[in-house]
Amino acid sequence: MNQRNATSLSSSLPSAAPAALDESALRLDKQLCFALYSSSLAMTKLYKPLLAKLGLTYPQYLVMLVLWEEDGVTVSALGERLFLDSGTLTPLLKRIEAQGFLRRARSAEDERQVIVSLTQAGRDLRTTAVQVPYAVACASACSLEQIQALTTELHALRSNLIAGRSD
Amino acid sequence: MNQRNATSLSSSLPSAAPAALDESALRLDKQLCFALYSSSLAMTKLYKPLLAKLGLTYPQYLVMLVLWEEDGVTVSALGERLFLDSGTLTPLLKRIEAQGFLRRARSAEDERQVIVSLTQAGRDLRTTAVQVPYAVACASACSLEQIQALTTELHALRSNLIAGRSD
DNA sequence: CTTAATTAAATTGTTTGCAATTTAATTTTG
DNA sequence: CAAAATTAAATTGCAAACAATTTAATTAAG
Repeated sequence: MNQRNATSLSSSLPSAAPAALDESALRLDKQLCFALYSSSLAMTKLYKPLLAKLGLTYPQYLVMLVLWEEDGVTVSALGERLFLDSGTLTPLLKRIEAQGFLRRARSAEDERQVIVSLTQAGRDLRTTAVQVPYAVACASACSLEQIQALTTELHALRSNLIAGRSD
Repeated sequence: MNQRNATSLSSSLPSAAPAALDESALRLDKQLCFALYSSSLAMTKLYKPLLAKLGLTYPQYLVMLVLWEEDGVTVSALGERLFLDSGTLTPLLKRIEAQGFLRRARSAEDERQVIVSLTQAGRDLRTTAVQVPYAVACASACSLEQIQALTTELHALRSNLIAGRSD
């Protein structure tokens, strides 16, 4: 019943205080960044055993998702789609290539570019992978509507965050 | 009370199998996982220059957030709070210690435990850090209400994802 | 045309995450 | 009490992310 401890006091302060001066602004559970970070890690852990059956890690799966949509893309195009750079993608692609799901080849028209293409094994893998999103949806205990709504919100946030950097 | 909390995110399961057979289920822009992953990375990039001024990386900042709330915690307690294990935390904490913001010391009562405590420099850093959340909120171009709502939704999702793993 | 600027990947080096194992301390059991 | 089980960190090894640099190819400028 004692209301005079620090926590109760700070959380019951008048909302007139500017956000920048709010003592509670640094509380972990208030941070959107941490909510994102910890949710993303939790999601990756949920995917891990499912993707292990396909022989893929989570970032490798993302690469395959792009290739199943659009085969024969450059490393840059892949990077624009996934918001990753060649420093991340080059070794990642080499590992997927070693797994046998894709091929990397210099473009004939422009030797600077590397074209990433699916192998037959890579195309075949899609059939198995189609079950993954369903399994994850079940495990996350969310309706498809909720998943879609949150996904849309996050796309908007991501746009704002990327715009906020260059401004 | 139910093991899975009664939030808006955990109410219903996907209705039936059709989702698994939907050809569009694998489209990158439909994936909640990728929305989370890419948003989280974008958020980290936004924080990076701000935290660099404090001499911290983003995960190091998260550790400091916990310590500013509760000083003198074990590595395990830190891990429960951040959803990270000792394999991640031990080297991370050593780097923050090298920066001079915290100390690591074996507990006298239980020599297995390591107690992590703030130094004076670590406590002082909080004053500067208080401005960070405000700067990020501005850059993300979201209202505080939107940020709070999304944070709450993500906490619920995270709970579901973690529960979904062990089930 | 040929030198300079630009572009695309790859490389290098640092910091995460995390599974699996190891080490050391504490508890539990027999 | 002593061996076994458990627990807490640390260690090891691998796979991302990413900044910064390098290499090689293409394009632009003089």
